[in-house]
Amino acid sequence: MTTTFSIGQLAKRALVNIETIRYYERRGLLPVPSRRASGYRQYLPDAVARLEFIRHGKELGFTLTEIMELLALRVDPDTSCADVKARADAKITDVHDKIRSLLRIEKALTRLAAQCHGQGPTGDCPILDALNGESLDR
Amino acid sequence: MTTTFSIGQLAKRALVNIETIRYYERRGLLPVPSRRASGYRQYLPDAVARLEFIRHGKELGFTLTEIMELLALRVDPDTSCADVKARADAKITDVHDKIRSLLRIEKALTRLAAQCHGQGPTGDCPILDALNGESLDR
DNA sequence: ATAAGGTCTGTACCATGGTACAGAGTCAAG
DNA sequence: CTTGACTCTGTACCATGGTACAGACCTTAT
Repeated sequence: MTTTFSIGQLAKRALVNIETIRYYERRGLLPVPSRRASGYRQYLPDAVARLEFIRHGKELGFTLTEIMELLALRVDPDTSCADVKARADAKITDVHDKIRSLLRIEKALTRLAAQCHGQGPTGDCPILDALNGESLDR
Repeated sequence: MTTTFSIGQLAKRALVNIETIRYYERRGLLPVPSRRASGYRQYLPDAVARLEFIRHGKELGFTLTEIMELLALRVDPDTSCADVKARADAKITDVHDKIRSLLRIEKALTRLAAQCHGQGPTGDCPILDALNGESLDR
């Protein structure tokens, strides 16, 4: 006798919202589960692992679509580890670019904030001046 | 005689989409312009500066809502430069947190990619193993 | 005068990752 | 057997920052 879970039990175990589970099913991230006679979804224990895979993927910055692709790669016998690595490398580039962009923003903001003494009326504010000005690079 | 612009001319000068201008107006980022007898919007040259202010704000990572607040601060005689600085400082914290989070992701991804030789079937992939595994910290 | 192109309003739609119902049916404990 | 908790489907909604129509009206150049 194999243990099965209702959607609520699965939600508790995987620490996600019930609605999220149904949403993932619609999105194709979770396989369509079997049903009881009543129509209730019936999950096997591996559904917990699947949800954890998804959570880990999100923690690494993958979108749900990308996670779905990773799941597909995992199953397809014609794909190799190299395919997975390629996705990871692409994501590293993504993340790197985002970091660089945010660092630029941080730098510009820090420079502006340093110029501002935080006194006087808004008419003299160097931050607002900068927003009005020509360009923020330099 | 003051020069006025149609919405299309303004869009060209400020390098934004016409629809975006109307969207900003709906959002309250642009003042409601005067109209010609026909109902056509009529803009004064300072509308270009306003759109540039918005663009600069976006470049600094402010949301449209935050930009709207900055615009309001600029006008309100009771606010001081300190209020503006406080917004900037809060945004710096925001950006900083995002960077740290992305750096964590980058680190984890890089570590996984380094473990992967990029050879063999997906069954042996350390990246997929990690996604299946307990936790990604470490 | 006419045709091409600009503008109007209102509404719907895009991606992203969900959340929140309503109204009906089901399950389990007492 | 009843009652409360659970689940079902379908649809609408949230934020974010726009984009894309349709169908009507206006302007401008020839």
